[in-house]
Amino acid sequence: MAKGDGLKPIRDPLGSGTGIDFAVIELLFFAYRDFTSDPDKILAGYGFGRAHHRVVHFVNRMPGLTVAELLDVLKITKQSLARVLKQLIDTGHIVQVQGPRDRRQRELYPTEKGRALALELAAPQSRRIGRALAGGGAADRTAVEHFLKAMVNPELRAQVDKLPHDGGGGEGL
Amino acid sequence: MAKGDGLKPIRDPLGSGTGIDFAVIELLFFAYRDFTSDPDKILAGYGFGRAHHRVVHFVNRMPGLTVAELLDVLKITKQSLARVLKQLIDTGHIVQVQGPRDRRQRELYPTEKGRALALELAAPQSRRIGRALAGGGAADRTAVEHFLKAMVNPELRAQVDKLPHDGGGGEGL
DNA sequence: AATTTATGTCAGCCTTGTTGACTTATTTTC
DNA sequence: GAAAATAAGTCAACAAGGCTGACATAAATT
Repeated sequence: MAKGDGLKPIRDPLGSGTGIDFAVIELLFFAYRDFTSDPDKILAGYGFGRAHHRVVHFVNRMPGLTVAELLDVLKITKQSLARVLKQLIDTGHIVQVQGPRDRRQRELYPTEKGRALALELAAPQSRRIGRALAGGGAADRTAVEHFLKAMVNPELRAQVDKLPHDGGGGEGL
Repeated sequence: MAKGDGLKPIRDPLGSGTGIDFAVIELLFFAYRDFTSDPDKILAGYGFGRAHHRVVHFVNRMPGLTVAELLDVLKITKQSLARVLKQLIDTGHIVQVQGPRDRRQRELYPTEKGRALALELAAPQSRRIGRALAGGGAADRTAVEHFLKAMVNPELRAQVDKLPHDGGGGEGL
């Protein structure tokens, strides 16, 4: 060792001339980190983690979805889901109902407590988004939504579209 | 238990009337998940994880930064950093140089191997971003950048600005 | 000379993901 | 109606990547 080893320190910053969009890569990293920090603080108070957040969120947005459907949305294994789901059921945030047509299935629904938690977690995230979009016009919001959707793998965009579209709302009139 | 318990399943989807921006909340979740899936696959081939990616990335973007500065960017503990940093040094991706003025400090630099890895990991992410921005004009790109930057905690925006600004590049002319 | 600072290291813990194997209840298929 | 497939639950073991606390070393500062 120690001949023409490629172990010499490179001193110029990576960037120029590569044609790579480092600006947006880094903005996504920092933006997402701070975006998730809001609910993380709240969750810690309940003894929950980010995994609980995702389950509570999607059960509230798609009430009655089955365990298999939830696994498909989250892209995790059922053993991984089982742990956090059990806690959320034990703490009364989520209830299971036997599927009406197929009794092997368990439909997942939020309780009032679970709905309240979902709202509490979403509120600061929505406020952050609201501030970030403030000042821009409708075209800016459209551009951001279009960009984020286009970042999702094409096969998975169907899932995004399956979620409720928030007809009535806050900003309308 | 089992009186007026709040354990009744709630059957209507959370959304309308709350004034909460669920659309963008969910788009950020899905977009970021797929955004990180590209490098994750490559990293697995090296026996590395997402933590290694972040270290390699920032050492390449800010060559010569000290361990303390890196900890500040990543917002993790030094024990947490130590593990992945040691591996990256042992595999010849990063080298440490004793600080010139303060010899307690260790300046971190990428090797040629480390630079190549950073590029390999950034390439698919940049391609994904390029596709997501394609079709839109310069105003759309500006809107997206402004949005993402505004999502970052104000105290931390200084760090974002410290990174190289990619003067010459791919898309210019 | 004493203290503070930058870094490294040891040990143990937690969360959240993984794989593999196996059980039970129910539905579907032949 | 028996056999096979499916939905869900569970046990065990493991890994990555965070965390805290404690302590060691070298170098700079006071």
